[in-house]
Amino acid sequence: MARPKASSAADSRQRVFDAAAVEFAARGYAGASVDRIARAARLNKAMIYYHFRSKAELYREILRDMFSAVRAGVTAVAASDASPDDKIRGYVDAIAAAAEARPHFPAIWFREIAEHGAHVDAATLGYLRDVMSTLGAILDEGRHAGRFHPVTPILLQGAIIAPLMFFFATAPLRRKIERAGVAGISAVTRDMVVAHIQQLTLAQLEGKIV
Amino acid sequence: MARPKASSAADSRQRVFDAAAVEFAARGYAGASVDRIARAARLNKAMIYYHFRSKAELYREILRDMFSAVRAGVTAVAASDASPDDKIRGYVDAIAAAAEARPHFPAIWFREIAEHGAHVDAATLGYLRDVMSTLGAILDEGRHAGRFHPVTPILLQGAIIAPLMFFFATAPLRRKIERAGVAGISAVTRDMVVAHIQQLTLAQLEGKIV
DNA sequence: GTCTATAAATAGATAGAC
DNA sequence: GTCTATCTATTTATAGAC
Repeated sequence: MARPKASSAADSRQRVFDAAAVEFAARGYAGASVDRIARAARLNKAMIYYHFRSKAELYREILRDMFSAVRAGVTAVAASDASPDDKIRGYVDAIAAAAEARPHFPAIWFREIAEHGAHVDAATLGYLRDVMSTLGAILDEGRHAGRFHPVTPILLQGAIIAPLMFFFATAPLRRKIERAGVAGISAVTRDMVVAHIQQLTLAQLEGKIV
Repeated sequence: MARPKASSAADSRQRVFDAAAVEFAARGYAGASVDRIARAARLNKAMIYYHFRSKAELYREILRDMFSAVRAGVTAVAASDASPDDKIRGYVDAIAAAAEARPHFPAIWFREIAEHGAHVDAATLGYLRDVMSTLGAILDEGRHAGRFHPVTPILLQGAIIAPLMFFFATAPLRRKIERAGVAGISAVTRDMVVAHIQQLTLAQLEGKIV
């Protein structure tokens, strides 16, 4: 199972991609340096322009990768034969899984929101649309099955995605705040947050609130 | 009530502050340009270094302003003689009010989270600590009054702050996604979101969930 | 595919005149 | 308080050798 020589090019491209994700997450699009990305990828700057057209295109590819992964996760959940309740649980879990598989995800997403989606191209926009309409489809299915009460989808979506991304993105800052004297703020686990969001979401859909 | 001449200096300092908030929100700390801030403030670059020690100190002052405002809002609510329920409602509303008074707030906050609070100094850290311990105090008061069930404070805090900041920060991106075919995503109002978060929070504290 | 060298613009910060 | 001019480092991107 010797690795073929041809994979070395693919490896260098992947090294650029990975190093760029770290750099964009840490410094933002405008603050990221192509020089630093090259150094981290153990390559020279010219190789970045060989593999990608520009800094912007490299960044857009990272965005597409992030949201195509989320889309793939949630559409798989929606297409399964699980109950509407379990699809809601799976929807939350799939978003968490996509974020966890990419440590740069929450930071880049937060920054991209801050600049109004300036680098969100048509493909990424399509993934975002699909993620949201997938939740809508699950809600419709649950309603028609007589299990879900009517809700405002966008409020529900916000109550899922926001605390989830917030949890992952704030992990380093929470450690800093904890050292400043707020006890227990870092003790929250991924499973606690996911379970909490799942319960809150289902409680709304079961009409336990309002 | 003629304005004294001395206020012109204060004005130029404020112009720098305001222009910097816009620039940092739009491009992030590393991406922000002192040149552009000066141009937007209708001043030259040297004036920025006259009023502030450095780009970093200018940025840190903006962070302090943001979180001292949040701290002031929530401590006023906690110190009032309202019921625990109303203090929870007021806590949510105070955070929303501080964010609304500063259009740059959500974007800068999201970016600062993304870089792990690298520019959060001791003063800002103190404000953050106070905001969180204020929620803890309201929860304690409600429990001792026999009105609130025990909850995990940090999960509750996340379920308040995250959707709130997310709502404000994503407004421009949501308009972009709406144009891509997701209807109604921009129709959500500030009052709907605040009311929703207030209800969700109180439902948890009243033990309606879990 | 990978490199060095370099172009052309812009960065943060300061000196010194007024 | 406000300005122009400038220093030094760094920026994105490309040309061209191998």
